[in-house]
Amino acid sequence: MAAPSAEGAAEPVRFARVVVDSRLPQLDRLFEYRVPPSLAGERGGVVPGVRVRVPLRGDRQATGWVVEVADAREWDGEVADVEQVVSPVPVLQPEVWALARAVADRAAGGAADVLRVAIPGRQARVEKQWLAQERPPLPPLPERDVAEQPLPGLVEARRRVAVECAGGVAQVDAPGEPGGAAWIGRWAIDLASLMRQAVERGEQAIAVVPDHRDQRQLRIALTAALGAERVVELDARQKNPERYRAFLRCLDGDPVAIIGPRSAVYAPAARLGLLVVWEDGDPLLSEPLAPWVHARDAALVRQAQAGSALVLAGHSRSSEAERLVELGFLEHERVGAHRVRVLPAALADDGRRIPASAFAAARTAIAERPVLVQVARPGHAPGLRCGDCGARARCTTCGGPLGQRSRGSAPACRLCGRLAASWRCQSCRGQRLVEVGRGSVRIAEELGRAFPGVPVVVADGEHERLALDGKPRLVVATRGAEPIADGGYGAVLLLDGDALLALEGLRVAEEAVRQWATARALAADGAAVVLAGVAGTVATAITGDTTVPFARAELAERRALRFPPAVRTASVVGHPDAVADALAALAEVEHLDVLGPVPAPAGIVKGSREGELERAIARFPYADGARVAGIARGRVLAAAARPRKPGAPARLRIRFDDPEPFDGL
DNA sequence: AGCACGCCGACT
DNA sequence: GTCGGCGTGCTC
Repeated sequence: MAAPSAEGAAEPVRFARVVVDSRLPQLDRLFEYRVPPSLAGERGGVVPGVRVRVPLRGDRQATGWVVEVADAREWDGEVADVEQVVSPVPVLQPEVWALARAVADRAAGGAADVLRVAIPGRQARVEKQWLAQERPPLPPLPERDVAEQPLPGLVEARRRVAVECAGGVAQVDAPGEPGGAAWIGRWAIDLASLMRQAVERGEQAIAVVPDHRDQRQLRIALTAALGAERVVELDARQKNPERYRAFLRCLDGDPVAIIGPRSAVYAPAARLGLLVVWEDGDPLLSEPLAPWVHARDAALVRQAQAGSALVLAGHSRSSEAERLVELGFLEHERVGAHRVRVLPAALADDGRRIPASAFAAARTAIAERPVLVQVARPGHAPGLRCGDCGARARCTTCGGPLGQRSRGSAPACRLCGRLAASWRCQSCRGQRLVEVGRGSVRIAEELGRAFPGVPVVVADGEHERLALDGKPRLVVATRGAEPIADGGYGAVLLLDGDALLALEGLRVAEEAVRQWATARALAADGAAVVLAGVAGTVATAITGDTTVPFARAELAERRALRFPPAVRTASVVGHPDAVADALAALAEVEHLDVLGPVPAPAGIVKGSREGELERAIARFPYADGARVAGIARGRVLAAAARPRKPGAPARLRIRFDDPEPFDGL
């Protein structure tokens, strides 16, 4: 104990509760430390939210975040001192802590794992700048365009809605863009208008987008609607200093619009008025890091905690959003109007991929406008097979499928990129390869011959094009890589429908509809959209003007099969005895059933060998989520305490709502 | 994860 | 007698 000060009254000792930045489930709780007098000040001292170094048993040190500071101690064991305040900035805001804790609990994971996604790494220089800067008052909001505004009063009434956005593109002023203006999707303008509602009330709005292409459009729309000073981008593609600068900008607490990738759902916003998830069906919103929480689920937890308005929006309705509508948790809304003519077309049965009606639509449109052709795969020939025995040609190194990037180029592995110059068939030793399917490059070549004199542009993962002018040209794009054309496309051809739907997987039809709706949205008003080789409810989702009946039918089917999102799932992976132990513990949940266990494929957990691990899928009602997560956490903890060989995979891993096992169904 | 504590076999 | 094997438990 420190000696009493000169005044005779000792400073009261305070205690900090700290969440330690560790992946270990055993350490996923608050640890209590004494605040030494040297770190007791409000400025630069131990206050809630700051990053600290704390001692752990032995002479180990850990970093962590101060969650709270209290006058009395709760822990009656030995208490160590906080070692150091790493940074005086309170980067862990109370509402983000509450969110991380709740999200981790729901997923049977660690709060620190969530915080690692939520809080970017510290950048001392950026931080110094931020601490030193004076913040001038925000300029007034730009005049509101009084033209029709979607969903007035949404934020004030704290509504929760599933919004189906009609397509179409529009031009907005964009000082940073070439020509001072840009064409973007109308969805972005509508969402910017909704976010402005929150900012006008002095609150923050957060929008989560799947990728940087959508983020660019929303940034442009928000900058026009709010002014650049009120738009904060938490872009994963930014360098760390920029990310940290944007993060600190959120901490200012100003009424701003915050946009970013899936991690933006955790952005600090103490007065959150509106939370938006754009294209909530996009697989990119699924977090690949433990505890694998989908941005939509994190948004639902956050909305409940913050009491904000909530918008799940897209050009198509996801089955998850539809479930929430049918439950009465979300209201259905449709925003915008987009008039296109959608023409279903049968595939020509001579094997030619491009139906005559698609050619006709393209020929009519190409005189004045660009034409978009959406294809399933990049390259020349997406697949190759043996010309003698018909076996699929595979990479000799990794077993991946061989393909051809351009006409006459050497076959190469589509997974590892290795060239297979002197390929021989593994089964019959044949040397002749034949092409399977047509990729973007080959379709572009064929269209180029069919439309002599018309420029052809390929847009795919390798050739990225964000935007194009409105001159006539053919744009061949893979799904998700479609550029925005100034004024919209004169025609949109959706060519590989049959190939897409031939894939196996629970979400295949839903994902195809989403990708077609996204491409359709890029058409100019009045344009023709040709959907080739697709029939039934999937086709009606695109030929009709709403995808909701399709989503409803999807959900009904999943209910009948007891598949997600009608139920929640937990995939249990690990050593057979650990899996058996976890399943035995879960068996006490009444409405829970189990698929498996079956031997898990190699590499299911990093470094695992074929057959070494098992996997089972537990299915249970949403109402049992908390109970199942609690049991799961207990089993993970018990498994973590068992010793294992160094470098060996974790004995037990439980992942909630994992889409992967259903990909092949 | 690491690291201490603790209770049984081969050694000076 | 005691050095050390690593199974078990804990980290404020």
